[in-house]
Amino acid sequence: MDIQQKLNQQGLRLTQPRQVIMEVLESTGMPLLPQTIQQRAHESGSKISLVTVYRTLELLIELKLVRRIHGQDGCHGYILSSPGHHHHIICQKCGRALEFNGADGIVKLLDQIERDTKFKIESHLLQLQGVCPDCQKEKDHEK
Amino acid sequence: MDIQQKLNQQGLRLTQPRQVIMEVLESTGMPLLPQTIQQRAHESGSKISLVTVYRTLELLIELKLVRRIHGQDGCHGYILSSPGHHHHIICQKCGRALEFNGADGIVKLLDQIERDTKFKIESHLLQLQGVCPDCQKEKDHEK
DNA sequence: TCCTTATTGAAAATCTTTTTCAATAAGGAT
DNA sequence: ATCCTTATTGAAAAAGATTTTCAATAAGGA
Repeated sequence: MDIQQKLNQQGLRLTQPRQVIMEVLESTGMPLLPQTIQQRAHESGSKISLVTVYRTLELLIELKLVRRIHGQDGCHGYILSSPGHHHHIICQKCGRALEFNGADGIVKLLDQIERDTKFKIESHLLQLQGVCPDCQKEKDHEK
Repeated sequence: MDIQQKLNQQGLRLTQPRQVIMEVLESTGMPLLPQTIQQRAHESGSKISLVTVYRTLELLIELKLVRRIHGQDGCHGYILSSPGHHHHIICQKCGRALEFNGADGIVKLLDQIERDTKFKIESHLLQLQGVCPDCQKEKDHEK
Protein backbone atom coordinates (compact mmCIF):
# COMPACT_ATOMS: atom_id res chain seq x y z
CA MET A 1 0.00 0.00 0.00
CA ASP A 2 1.58 3.29 -1.05
CA ILE A 3 1.25 6.64 0.57
CA GLN A 4 -1.52 7.75 -1.78
CA GLN A 5 -3.68 4.87 -0.65
CA LYS A 6 -2.78 5.25 2.99
CA LEU A 7 -3.98 8.82 2.85
CA ASN A 8 -7.12 8.27 0.83
CA GLN A 9 -8.11 5.49 3.17
CA GLN A 10 -8.62 8.14 5.82
CA GLY A 11 -10.17 10.76 3.61
CA LEU A 12 -6.86 12.59 3.33
CA ARG A 13 -5.24 13.88 0.15
CA LEU A 14 -1.86 13.49 -1.44
CA THR A 15 -0.99 17.09 -2.16
CA GLN A 16 1.93 18.83 -3.82
CA PRO A 17 3.54 19.91 -0.54
CA ARG A 18 3.19 16.44 0.93
CA GLN A 19 4.81 14.89 -2.10
CA VAL A 20 7.64 17.37 -2.07
CA ILE A 21 8.34 16.79 1.60
CA MET A 22 8.42 13.06 1.03
CA GLU A 23 10.83 13.54 -1.84
CA VAL A 24 13.12 15.70 0.25
CA LEU A 25 13.19 13.06 2.95
CA GLU A 26 13.70 10.29 0.42
CA SER A 27 16.59 12.04 -1.25
CA THR A 28 18.48 12.35 2.02
CA GLY A 29 19.38 9.47 4.24
CA MET A 30 19.73 11.65 7.29
CA PRO A 31 17.58 13.30 9.91
CA LEU A 32 16.49 16.78 8.88
CA LEU A 33 15.10 19.66 10.87
CA PRO A 34 11.78 21.16 9.74
CA GLN A 35 13.65 24.30 8.68
CA THR A 36 16.06 22.29 6.58
CA ILE A 37 13.26 20.42 4.92
CA GLN A 38 11.69 23.72 3.95
CA GLN A 39 15.01 24.97 2.53
CA ARG A 40 15.57 21.84 0.47
CA ALA A 41 12.06 22.12 -0.89
CA HIS A 42 12.77 25.70 -1.94
CA GLU A 43 16.04 24.69 -3.54
CA SER A 44 14.23 22.14 -5.63
CA GLY A 45 11.75 24.77 -6.72
CA SER A 46 8.80 24.32 -4.36
CA LYS A 47 7.96 27.04 -1.91
CA ILE A 48 6.35 25.45 1.09
CA SER A 49 5.38 27.13 4.30
CA LEU A 50 7.16 26.04 7.43
CA VAL A 51 3.76 25.57 8.99
CA THR A 52 2.96 22.99 6.36
CA VAL A 53 6.23 21.22 7.03
CA TYR A 54 5.31 20.84 10.68
CA ARG A 55 1.81 19.68 9.88
CA THR A 56 3.02 17.21 7.30
CA LEU A 57 5.65 15.74 9.57
CA GLU A 58 3.06 15.20 12.25
CA LEU A 59 0.92 13.42 9.71
CA LEU A 60 3.75 11.30 8.37
CA ILE A 61 4.64 10.22 11.88
CA GLU A 62 1.08 9.07 12.44
CA LEU A 63 1.29 7.11 9.22
CA LYS A 64 4.53 5.57 10.50
CA LEU A 65 6.39 6.82 7.46
CA VAL A 66 8.65 9.13 9.42
CA ARG A 67 10.39 9.01 12.76
CA ARG A 68 11.73 11.55 15.15
CA ILE A 69 15.43 11.40 15.95
CA HIS A 70 16.72 12.78 19.22
CA GLY A 71 20.01 14.60 19.58
CA GLN A 72 21.72 14.74 22.98
CA ASP A 73 20.78 18.39 23.09
CA GLY A 74 17.14 17.54 22.65
CA CYS A 75 16.84 19.14 19.26
CA HIS A 76 15.39 16.57 16.94
CA GLY A 77 15.29 15.75 13.30
CA TYR A 78 12.93 13.75 11.17
CA ILE A 79 13.88 10.81 9.03
CA LEU A 80 12.10 8.49 6.67
CA SER A 81 11.40 5.13 8.16
CA SER A 82 10.57 1.86 6.52
CA PRO A 83 7.72 -0.12 8.03
CA GLY A 84 8.37 -2.49 10.91
CA HIS A 85 10.33 -2.21 14.08
CA HIS A 86 13.90 -1.08 13.85
CA HIS A 87 16.35 1.56 14.95
CA HIS A 88 18.70 4.09 13.49
CA ILE A 89 22.42 4.47 13.65
CA ILE A 90 23.68 7.89 12.69
CA CYS A 91 27.12 8.75 11.41
CA GLN A 92 28.85 11.49 13.36
CA LYS A 93 30.87 12.59 10.37
CA CYS A 94 28.48 12.70 7.45
CA GLY A 95 25.17 12.60 9.27
CA ARG A 96 23.81 9.74 7.24
CA ALA A 97 21.61 7.26 9.01
CA LEU A 98 21.23 3.55 8.55
CA GLU A 99 18.40 1.39 9.75
CA PHE A 100 19.06 -1.83 11.57
CA ASN A 101 16.96 -4.12 13.66
CA GLY A 102 19.35 -6.30 15.62
CA ALA A 103 16.21 -8.19 16.46
CA ASP A 104 17.37 -11.08 18.61
CA GLY A 105 20.09 -9.15 20.37
CA ILE A 106 17.51 -6.65 21.49
CA VAL A 107 14.97 -9.23 22.50
CA LYS A 108 17.56 -10.97 24.64
CA LEU A 109 18.62 -7.70 26.16
CA LEU A 110 15.06 -6.71 27.00
CA ASP A 111 14.39 -10.12 28.54
CA GLN A 112 17.43 -9.74 30.71
CA ILE A 113 16.35 -6.29 31.81
CA GLU A 114 12.82 -7.45 32.57
CA ARG A 115 14.24 -10.14 34.82
CA ASP A 116 16.63 -7.73 36.52
CA THR A 117 14.25 -4.86 37.07
CA LYS A 118 10.90 -6.68 37.32
CA PHE A 119 9.49 -4.02 35.02
CA LYS A 120 7.16 -5.06 32.22
CA ILE A 121 8.74 -3.40 29.22
CA GLU A 122 6.30 -1.87 26.76
CA SER A 123 8.49 0.10 24.39
CA HIS A 124 12.05 1.19 23.89
CA LEU A 125 14.05 3.95 22.32
CA LEU A 126 17.41 2.93 20.95
CA GLN A 127 19.55 5.19 18.87
CA LEU A 128 23.21 4.82 18.04
CA GLN A 129 25.92 7.22 16.99
CA GLY A 130 29.10 6.19 15.31
CA VAL A 131 31.16 6.40 12.18
CA CYS A 132 29.91 4.81 8.99
CA PRO A 133 32.10 2.55 6.84
CA ASP A 134 32.75 5.27 4.26
CA CYS A 135 33.84 7.86 6.78
CA GLN A 136 36.08 5.32 8.48
CA LYS A 137 37.97 4.97 5.21
CA GLU A 138 38.36 8.72 4.81
CA LYS A 139 39.74 8.91 8.29
CA ASP A 140 42.38 6.38 7.29
CA HIS A 141 43.40 8.43 4.26
CA GLU A 142 43.99 11.52 6.33
CA LYS A 143 46.57 9.73 8.37
CA MET B 1 33.42 13.47 46.05
CA ASP B 2 30.23 15.36 46.73
CA ILE B 3 28.67 18.10 44.68
CA GLN B 4 30.19 20.85 46.81
CA GLN B 5 33.66 19.62 46.01
CA LYS B 6 32.90 19.00 42.38
CA LEU B 7 31.84 22.61 42.05
CA ASN B 8 34.64 24.19 44.04
CA GLN B 9 37.14 22.21 42.04
CA GLN B 10 36.18 24.34 39.08
CA GLY B 11 35.84 27.62 40.90
CA LEU B 12 32.08 27.24 41.01
CA ARG B 13 29.84 27.74 44.00
CA LEU B 14 27.21 25.66 45.73
CA THR B 15 24.41 28.17 46.02
CA GLN B 16 20.94 28.11 47.49
CA PRO B 17 19.18 27.68 44.15
CA ARG B 18 21.51 24.89 43.12
CA GLN B 19 20.91 23.07 46.37
CA VAL B 20 17.17 23.45 46.10
CA ILE B 21 17.13 22.17 42.54
CA MET B 22 19.16 19.15 43.57
CA GLU B 23 16.75 18.50 46.43
CA VAL B 24 13.76 18.69 44.13
CA LEU B 25 15.36 16.19 41.79
CA GLU B 26 16.39 13.94 44.66
CA SER B 27 12.94 13.92 46.17
CA THR B 28 11.39 12.69 42.92
CA GLY B 29 12.47 9.60 41.13
CA MET B 30 11.07 10.77 37.81
CA PRO B 31 12.01 13.05 34.95
CA LEU B 32 10.86 16.62 35.51
CA LEU B 33 10.47 19.52 33.14
CA PRO B 34 12.24 22.78 33.97
CA GLN B 35 8.87 24.37 34.67
CA THR B 36 7.93 21.61 37.06
CA ILE B 37 11.21 21.90 38.88
CA GLN B 38 10.55 25.57 39.40
CA GLN B 39 7.06 24.85 40.70
CA ARG B 40 8.26 22.24 43.15
CA ALA B 41 10.89 24.63 44.40
CA HIS B 42 8.20 27.26 45.00
CA GLU B 43 6.03 24.75 46.80
CA SER B 44 8.87 23.97 49.17
CA GLY B 45 9.32 27.65 49.84
CA SER B 46 12.13 28.69 47.51
CA LYS B 47 11.41 31.10 44.72
CA ILE B 48 13.79 30.37 41.89
CA SER B 49 13.82 31.94 38.49
CA LEU B 50 13.13 29.67 35.56
CA VAL B 51 16.29 31.04 33.99
CA THR B 52 18.25 29.72 36.91
CA VAL B 53 16.62 26.33 36.54
CA TYR B 54 17.78 26.13 32.95
CA ARG B 55 21.28 27.26 33.80
CA THR B 56 21.56 24.90 36.71
CA LEU B 57 20.36 21.92 34.71
CA GLU B 58 22.93 22.65 32.06
CA LEU B 59 25.58 22.73 34.75
CA LEU B 60 24.40 19.55 36.42
CA ILE B 61 24.46 17.76 33.10
CA GLU B 62 28.08 18.79 32.60
CA LEU B 63 28.86 17.45 36.04
CA LYS B 64 27.13 14.21 35.04
CA LEU B 65 24.74 14.52 37.95
CA VAL B 66 21.70 14.87 35.76
CA ARG B 67 20.49 13.40 32.49
CA ARG B 68 18.06 14.40 29.85
CA ILE B 69 15.16 12.06 29.16
CA HIS B 70 13.43 12.11 25.79
CA GLY B 71 9.72 11.70 25.33
CA GLN B 72 8.33 10.43 22.03
CA ASP B 73 7.01 13.90 21.44
CA GLY B 74 10.46 15.37 21.78
CA CYS B 75 9.70 17.22 24.98
CA HIS B 76 12.26 16.16 27.51
CA GLY B 77 12.67 15.98 31.23
CA TYR B 78 15.62 15.94 33.55
CA ILE B 79 16.44 13.27 36.05
CA LEU B 80 19.08 12.68 38.67
CA SER B 81 21.68 10.20 37.59
CA SER B 82 24.18 8.25 39.56
CA PRO B 83 27.72 8.10 38.24
CA GLY B 84 28.72 5.55 35.65
CA HIS B 85 27.15 4.32 32.48
CA HIS B 86 23.58 3.17 32.68
CA HIS B 87 20.11 3.76 31.35
CA HIS B 88 16.67 4.58 32.57
CA ILE B 89 13.46 2.68 32.47
CA ILE B 90 10.39 4.78 33.06
CA CYS B 91 7.05 3.61 34.35
CA GLN B 92 4.13 4.56 32.15
CA LYS B 93 1.71 4.57 35.07
CA CYS B 94 3.45 6.40 37.88
CA GLY B 95 6.26 8.08 35.97
CA ARG B 96 8.95 6.83 38.27
CA ALA B 97 12.26 5.91 36.73
CA LEU B 98 14.73 3.20 37.61
CA GLU B 99 18.35 2.98 36.58
CA PHE B 100 19.78 -0.18 35.16
CA ASN B 101 22.92 -1.00 33.30
CA GLY B 102 22.36 -4.35 31.62
CA ALA B 103 26.02 -4.05 30.87
CA ASP B 104 26.91 -7.27 29.12
CA GLY B 105 23.65 -7.56 27.24
CA ILE B 106 24.27 -4.15 25.75
CA VAL B 107 27.89 -4.82 24.93
CA LYS B 108 26.90 -7.98 23.10
CA LEU B 109 24.17 -6.16 21.27
CA LEU B 110 26.50 -3.37 20.19
CA ASP B 111 29.09 -5.87 19.01
CA GLN B 112 26.49 -7.60 16.93
CA ILE B 113 25.34 -4.32 15.41
CA GLU B 114 28.91 -3.27 14.63
CA ARG B 115 29.41 -6.51 12.75
CA ASP B 116 26.12 -6.18 10.92
CA THR B 117 26.37 -2.53 9.96
CA LYS B 118 30.16 -2.06 9.78
CA PHE B 119 29.67 1.15 11.70
CA LYS B 120 32.07 1.99 14.49
CA ILE B 121 29.71 2.74 17.36
CA GLU B 122 30.70 5.67 19.54
CA SER B 123 27.70 6.23 21.76
CA HIS B 124 24.17 5.04 22.30
CA LEU B 125 20.89 6.25 23.61
CA LEU B 126 18.72 3.60 25.21
CA GLN B 127 15.57 4.39 27.09
CA LEU B 128 12.80 2.03 28.09
CA GLN B 129 9.18 2.46 28.95
CA GLY B 130 7.14 -0.05 30.83
CA VAL B 131 5.22 -0.75 33.99
CA CYS B 132 7.02 -0.93 37.30
CA PRO B 133 6.50 -3.79 39.76
CA ASP B 134 4.26 -1.72 42.03
CA CYS B 135 1.97 -0.58 39.25
CA GLN B 136 1.73 -4.11 37.93
CA LYS B 137 0.26 -5.15 41.27
CA GLU B 138 -2.31 -2.35 41.23
CA LYS B 139 -3.37 -3.43 37.79
CA ASP B 140 -4.04 -6.91 39.17
CA HIS B 141 -6.21 -5.53 41.96
CA GLU B 142 -8.44 -3.68 39.55
CA LYS B 143 -9.36 -6.87 37.83
C1' DT C 1 -16.79 20.87 -15.05
C1' DC C 2 -18.76 21.61 -10.59
C1' DC C 3 -18.82 21.07 -5.50
C1' DT C 4 -17.51 19.75 -1.22
C1' DT C 5 -14.16 19.84 2.00
C1' DA C 6 -9.29 18.89 3.18
C1' DT C 7 -5.31 21.66 2.87
C1' DT C 8 -2.45 25.57 2.52
C1' DG C 9 -0.08 30.01 3.76
C1' DA C 10 0.36 34.36 6.29
C1' DA C 11 0.00 36.43 10.47
C1' DA C 12 -0.44 36.13 15.14
C1' DA C 13 -0.27 33.63 19.31
C1' DT C 14 2.06 30.57 22.34
C1' DC C 15 5.70 28.25 24.43
C1' DT C 16 10.48 27.22 25.24
C1' DT C 17 15.09 28.53 25.74
C1' DT C 18 18.89 31.94 25.66
C1' DT C 19 21.05 36.45 26.24
C1' DT C 20 21.93 40.81 28.56
C1' DC C 21 23.00 43.41 32.44
C1' DA C 22 22.67 45.39 36.94
C1' DA C 23 22.12 43.70 41.72
C1' DT C 24 23.24 40.03 44.94
C1' DA C 25 25.65 36.61 47.58
C1' DA C 26 29.55 32.80 48.10
C1' DG C 27 33.63 31.94 49.95
C1' DG C 28 38.59 33.03 50.28
C1' DA C 29 41.59 36.66 52.26
C1' DT C 30 42.31 39.78 56.05
C1' DA D 1 33.80 38.70 61.99
C1' DT D 2 34.43 41.78 57.88
C1' DC D 3 35.93 42.92 53.37
C1' DC D 4 36.58 41.93 48.41
C1' DT D 5 36.49 39.65 44.36
C1' DT D 6 33.83 37.49 41.19
C1' DA D 7 30.46 33.75 40.26
C1' DT D 8 25.58 33.74 40.32
C1' DT D 9 20.99 35.34 40.26
C1' DG D 10 16.63 37.46 38.51
C1' DA D 11 13.97 40.48 35.46
C1' DA D 12 13.29 41.86 31.07
C1' DA D 13 14.06 41.28 26.50
C1' DA D 14 15.49 38.62 22.65
C1' DA D 15 15.56 34.66 19.98
C1' DG D 16 13.72 30.32 18.43
C1' DA D 17 10.53 26.75 17.91
C1' DT D 18 5.87 25.24 17.42
C1' DT D 19 0.80 25.89 17.20
C1' DT D 20 -3.52 28.26 16.22
C1' DT D 21 -6.64 31.06 13.43
C1' DC D 22 -8.88 32.01 9.34
C1' DA D 23 -9.63 33.25 4.63
C1' DA D 24 -8.08 31.55 0.09
C1' DT D 25 -6.82 27.51 -2.63
C1' DA D 26 -6.81 23.01 -4.70
C1' DA D 27 -7.86 17.64 -4.51
C1' DG D 28 -10.66 14.40 -6.06
C1' DG D 29 -15.35 12.45 -6.25
C1' DA D 30 -19.93 13.42 -8.48
